[in-house]
Parts: sequence; C-alpha cells; structure tokens
Amino acid sequence: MIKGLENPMDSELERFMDILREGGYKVTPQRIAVLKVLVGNRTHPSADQIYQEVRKEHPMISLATVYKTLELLKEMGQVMELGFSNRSTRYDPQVDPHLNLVCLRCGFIEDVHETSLNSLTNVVEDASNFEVHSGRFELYGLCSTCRSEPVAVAARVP
Amino acid sequence: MIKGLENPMDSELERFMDILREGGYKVTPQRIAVLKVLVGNRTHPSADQIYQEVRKEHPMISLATVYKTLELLKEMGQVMELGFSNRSTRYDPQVDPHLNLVCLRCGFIEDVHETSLNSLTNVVEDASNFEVHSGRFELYGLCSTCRSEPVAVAARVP
DNA sequence: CTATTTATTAGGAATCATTATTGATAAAAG
DNA sequence: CTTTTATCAATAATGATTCCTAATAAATAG
Repeated sequence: MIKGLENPMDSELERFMDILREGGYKVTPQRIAVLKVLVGNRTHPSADQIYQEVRKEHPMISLATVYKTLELLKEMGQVMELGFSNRSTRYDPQVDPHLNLVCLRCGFIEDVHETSLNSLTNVVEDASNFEVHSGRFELYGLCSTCRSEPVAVAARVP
Repeated sequence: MIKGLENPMDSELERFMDILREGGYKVTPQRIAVLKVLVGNRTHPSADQIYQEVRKEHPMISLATVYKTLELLKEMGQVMELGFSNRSTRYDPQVDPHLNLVCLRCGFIEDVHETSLNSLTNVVEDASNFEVHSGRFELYGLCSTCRSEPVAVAARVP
C-alpha cells in the first residue's frame, strides 16, 4: 500500500479537516476523533453514541465537546441533524438527498437512494417561491426483520 | 343553515370524536377542546401553542392533558408529530403524504401536495422489504418573504 | 523552536420540553 | 341516580442539550 492512502476513509477525513481549516476553525484531536467516528458511518448515531465511541480512544473528552463539534459540522453543511418526535436526535454524514426508512419497532434506519428526490427540489422551486437548501425524506414502518417477527416487543423509534 | 351542518369543520370534529369512541376512549370536554384547535389547522402548532389556545376557553386545563390527548391522536394515526433538531415538536392533523416547506429563518411551514410522493411509497415497498406506515417529507430553505429580506435577523427553525 | 494570541476544552451546573405520579373527579353504562 | 373506571390537574421528575469558566493547547509569527 502507498503511504498516505492506506484507507479510502483517510481522504474523506482530510477533506473534513480542510473544511474545518477553511472555516477558520482549529483542527483539534477531539474534533478529529469525532470526525473519525462519522466518516463512512451509516448507522445514524446519536450524540451520545458518538460520545461513547470517541471515549474509547479519548477518555477525557466531554459530551459538550461532541455537541459543539456536531454543531460546527452542521453549520458547515457536512452533517444532517435528524430530530425525532421522541426527543432523540441522530446525525448523518450523508448530506445528499436520500430516503431514510425508519423502523418503528427496532429503530433501524436504512438509506435508500431515489433519483426522483432530486427532481422534487426543482419542481418545488419552480412551483412555489421557496429557495431549497436541504431536505429530509423519511418513511416510517416495519423493516424486513421486524415484519417477520411474531409479536411486538416495544416500539423504540430511533 | 341546516342545524348540525353549520360549519364544515363540525363533521371533521365529529369524525375525530367517533374515532375516540371507537378506540374505547372517552370523549371529554378537554379532548374536544384540543380537537377543535387541531381541526383544519394548517399552522403546525407546538404542544404549548395548542395549550395556550385551549386555555382561552378552558382555563383550568393542564399542559399534560394536552400532551396526553396528542399522544392518543398520534397512536390512532390522526395526527403527525414532527420532531425538529432544535428540540421543538410540531403537530399536524394532516396525515396524508405531503411535502412541508420549512423556512430556516422565520420557521413558517407551508404544505405542498405532490402526487409523486404517493408513488414513492410503492417504489420502496416493491424494491426493499419495508412495510410503509407513514411518511415525512421536508425541504428546508427560505420562504418567499424571507428571501426578499435584506439581512437575517435570527434563525428560528420551528 | 519558542513565544504569543486566541480558540477550544473539560466539567459541572442550568435549562427546558416532555413524562410520570397521585389523589381527586367525572364520563359512560346500567 | 349510582357504580365503575378512565381521566384530570398539579407538580415533581427526567433527560437531552446548552451554558459557563478557568485551564489548555492549536496556530502563527518571529
């Protein structure tokens, strides 16, 4: 392997770090740690889940720092913050328009890329006088696993 | 006017009351008051806004009762609960698939009915093995009013 | 490499929307 | 009208998120 290109995620991490620097923000070990958890992450983690993960390598980091880093990334449009009705919030580094399939029983969120969502934006901008910045598309129901289970245990929406 | 049909909203209110009864729940004055605020409401009110509105006619009602009634309506699929990332939650009695245009500056939410959303459900159910129960579709950006304003005052997403 | 400047951090307290609890109350059925 | 329960108001509790402050450490220039 060529030095500096060991992992395809590394370039993504570099990109995040460049974006921080361009925004005039310092690249600190804590921020790098949070970024590492997010890069390539498709699990839609909560702030606390990110915190727990980061703590493994960075035991002294505080939850407030995780929140601040997420806030920064959100402002720079690098992370989507998904608030749910049960007060839980999940973070998604995938910011292009896509569909989230949210299981109402187990809380699992699956990404689906649907090309029709892109045209939606155009249709709306033409029809109404609304300037679209970002979007969020969710379908709630039962995932394949939970569908085949006999009885509901307990709803735990993300 | 014919007695009992004075207001087109009355039949909608009756429908809600029937649904409560069918669910084995009692039709109490407090629940009727909350229902009256919701029927035909397109303002996507928060629990507190509903509470303040209900208090005008029902000064002794508690916020907890409003929450419980909303919880009931949510369970019966008559109201959508929209959690946002800033911890605010809005309620929408319009449960059919539609698009919400959320202004990032003034917080106004506009409904847009887009037929393509119905087919989305079908596409997903065919492609993946997911059983769709409901959906939420949002575009974030600037409404026509805020677009034409010179400077941002303060972001107050719903 | 070191000093200087200034953003950032850890930790804990504070906040605030929402939920749980409990004795009192009133809707529905007979 | 009375009984049986579900529901109510009020308040305490919960828990995710934000605020606060002294201490720390990036970044930059010399």
